[in-house]
Amino acid sequence: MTDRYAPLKDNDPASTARQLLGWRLVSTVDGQLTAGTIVETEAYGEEDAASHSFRGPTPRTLPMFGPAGTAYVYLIYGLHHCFNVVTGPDGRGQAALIRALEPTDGWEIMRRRRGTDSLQSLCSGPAKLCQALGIGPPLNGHSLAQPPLQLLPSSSPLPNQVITDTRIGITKERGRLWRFYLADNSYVSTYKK
DNA sequence: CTTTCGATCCGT
DNA sequence: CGGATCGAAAGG
Repeated sequence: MTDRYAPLKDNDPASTARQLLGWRLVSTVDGQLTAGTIVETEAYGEEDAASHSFRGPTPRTLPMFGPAGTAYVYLIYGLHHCFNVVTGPDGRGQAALIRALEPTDGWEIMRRRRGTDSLQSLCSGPAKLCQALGIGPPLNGHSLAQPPLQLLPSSSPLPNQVITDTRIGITKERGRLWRFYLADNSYVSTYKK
């Protein structure tokens, strides 16, 4: 059988993060179906001082060094979680932070989990989408080819539909343009600089 | 061991 | 613009 995650095995973090735009993320956590289309990503790599994997594998970052299609979930600022899709060759510390989804299924569940009525704010941020899809520490290291959290491939977005920009919330490596999002999409985490 | 500081969100 | 809230990593 062919490897559905072959496109994610490229050793260039930026190209894999860009590829993920348009792919679908489907959660059946707690028996509740919630899903969305990836509309915003950021690339993180081994030779990248802004990346958790920069100083080599640690207990926390071990999943980043696993095979492409693995989930890397971590706690940020003591109260939120962020979700990454591990990319690149096995053994390489590479991943794509999923920053925003366009909600497609289970929006009532998402609204309840998020505690908001605004469709716009359900998944328009890395910690928001984790809360909306029920993604937490138990899914760290999980294979995204299996329930309860599955990553479904899609064709590449048209090049002129992808906006390239600087990554959000980091202080190091500001020179890298490793943030990617779909143009004309109202569910991206439109951040102020 | 102690201190520092974040790949964030929300209300002000 | 600041507070919440915790653990990984850096420093001594």
